[in-house]
Amino acid sequence: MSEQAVKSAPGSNRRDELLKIAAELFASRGFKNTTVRDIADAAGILSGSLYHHFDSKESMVDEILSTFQNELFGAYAEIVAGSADPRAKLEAAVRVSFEAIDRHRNEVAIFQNEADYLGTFDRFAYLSDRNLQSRDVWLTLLGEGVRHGTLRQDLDVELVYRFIRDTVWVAVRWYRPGGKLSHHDVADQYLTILLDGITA
Amino acid sequence: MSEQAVKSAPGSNRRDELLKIAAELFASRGFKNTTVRDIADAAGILSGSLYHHFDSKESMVDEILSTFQNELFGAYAEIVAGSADPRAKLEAAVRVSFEAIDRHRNEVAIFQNEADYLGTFDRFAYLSDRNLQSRDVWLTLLGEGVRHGTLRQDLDVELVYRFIRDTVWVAVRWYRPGGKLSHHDVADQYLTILLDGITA
DNA sequence: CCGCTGACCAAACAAGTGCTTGGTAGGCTA
DNA sequence: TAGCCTACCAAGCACTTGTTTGGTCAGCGG
Repeated sequence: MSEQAVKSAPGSNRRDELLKIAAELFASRGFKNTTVRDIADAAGILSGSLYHHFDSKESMVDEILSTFQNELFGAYAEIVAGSADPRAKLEAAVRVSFEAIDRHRNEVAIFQNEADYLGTFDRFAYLSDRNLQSRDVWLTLLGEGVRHGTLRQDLDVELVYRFIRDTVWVAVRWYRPGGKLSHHDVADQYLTILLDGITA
Repeated sequence: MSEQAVKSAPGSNRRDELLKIAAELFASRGFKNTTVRDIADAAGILSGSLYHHFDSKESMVDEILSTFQNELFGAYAEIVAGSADPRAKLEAAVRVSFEAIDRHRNEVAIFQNEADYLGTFDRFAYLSDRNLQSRDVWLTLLGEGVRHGTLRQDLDVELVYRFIRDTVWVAVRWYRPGGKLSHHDVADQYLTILLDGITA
């Protein structure tokens, strides 16, 4: 997040409510495609009133994304630092990701759809940083797996990283919490395919 | 595409040029996020002049997407109708998709990013139709594979379909024609992972 | 009851949006 | 040479955008 402040207290109830509403809209329509009037309408207030709580539309996404990212990367860091074997670590990282989709659908969706665009602004440079950091996490885990002999030696880890990253995160487009499949189910099925393939 | 007409001849050179420029911008910045002035600037003309060639900004995406979709689904239809064995058909479908990413990056990107939003308009209803049609293609191929004994019996084909679809198309975000890996290479590696997994 | 604060409204602003209008210039064809 | 067509310009219109400003009002601590 960036420097200057917030007008209401950070713990404020209404504020969080508004952020949640904004996140919902940003996720489903896109950031640029959501107007401050849309947000205000959904909240039952006038657009100008939003500026009592936030100093810009950008501040809203900023806060939404940075809060989520901090939580997620905390979880990754724990896994990497842990002492489990390479395969277990890889599984854990996948499970944590699907869990994030379950618990923070909107945030994940916004990040997926807008990171490229927002990343070009100074204010959102941390998004690109986080992307690189996430690449490090996956490459480390995959590298450990290959060196350890758990994973195939002929893998292009860079490519595998991209496949995993994409497949995992893009699931946010169809996964719905409370649906037929829990995020545990989805993670199980995905790991089965990823680790052993789909052939009989 | 929709009913009414085009002002220039369909084969017109300049027209195609402008569509190409528009596609590039729509793909990289998003449809809503690209202004007609952006397109005109990139083409070296004034924004109003675009309306000599097209009757709206929507018409431009419409033409870009529908042209691409028709080509792609022609290729799918050939594969499904073919007489190859299930595994070969599945491989062919994957390869055709990566080839599409190679040859029509912008179109694929636009479809990936805007289909949900555009699909809500009557004019773009065909996008949703195509989505269902593509689901049919993959489910058919996967079903044949399972029945034939080529693929594992315990697969949730609906889920596998989503994973394949997402992984394949989302590659448009990082794949660059002329890069280190050709679309053949990418397809090979992907099929290896998909069919046999990443474990040793 | 005073003053303060958080949450909001009403109205407007400049900048940007997609699109329209009337016109011009060059080239092709009859 | 006349008429037409393609490609464009110059200017502007109606509307939407994010944001600002000055003010209202209920509740609450002192």
